[in-house]
Amino acid sequence: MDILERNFYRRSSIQVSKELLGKLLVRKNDNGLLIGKIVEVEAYMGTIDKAAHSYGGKITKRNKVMYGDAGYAYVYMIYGMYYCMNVVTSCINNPEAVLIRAVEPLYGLEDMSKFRYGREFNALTKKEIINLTNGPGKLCKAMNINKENNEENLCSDELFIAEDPNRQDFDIVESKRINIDYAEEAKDFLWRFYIKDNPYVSKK
DNA sequence: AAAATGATCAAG
DNA sequence: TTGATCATTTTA
Repeated sequence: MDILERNFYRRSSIQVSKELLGKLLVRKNDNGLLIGKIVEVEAYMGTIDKAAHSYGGKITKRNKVMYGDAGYAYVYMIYGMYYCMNVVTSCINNPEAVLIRAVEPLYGLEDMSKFRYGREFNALTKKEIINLTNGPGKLCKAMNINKENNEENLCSDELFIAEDPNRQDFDIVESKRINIDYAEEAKDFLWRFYIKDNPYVSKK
């Protein structure tokens, strides 16, 4: 597989987030690989972005990986129940990241079904299949991404992002980011990007 | 519309 | 030490 190298991530979060659309998120587990095509992302822009965990230069145990080099995973628990996965971008001491909000499941759907619902893929309804990975918490559950993956090197072979060998053309839609109403003026920035008409984009 | 659910963080 | 918050999902 053609794994993205670190220099890909060493650029502005906005630039990287748009280019991540259509790429493959790959998770290695005991049974083999789980693969999802990235269809929805959000950019979080360092210390000046009121929606970002790094706003104001705040550095904590949770978000410290954002201040390191690009190409590492930032995985955190939210609402006590779910994990969200980000990709750290930019450079050291510029804490930018891209939230992976949705993927289209391509490979390892049986395992994803077990992780997500604890049931066989064959038993899923159409709606349940769509709901496998169409949200940041959902895709982490389906791909077994959790706190163990925080600070993981994405330029390794355990958890990484690769080029899609069957890439198709698509249009990119820009919109406001989701669930950041606390972020004052930053809540209106068009830093959410998704593949137009893809069925796995999270609910509008 | 509102519950579920607990780690995280800033305040005291 | 404590209490409010939260880049969500599910259920009703």
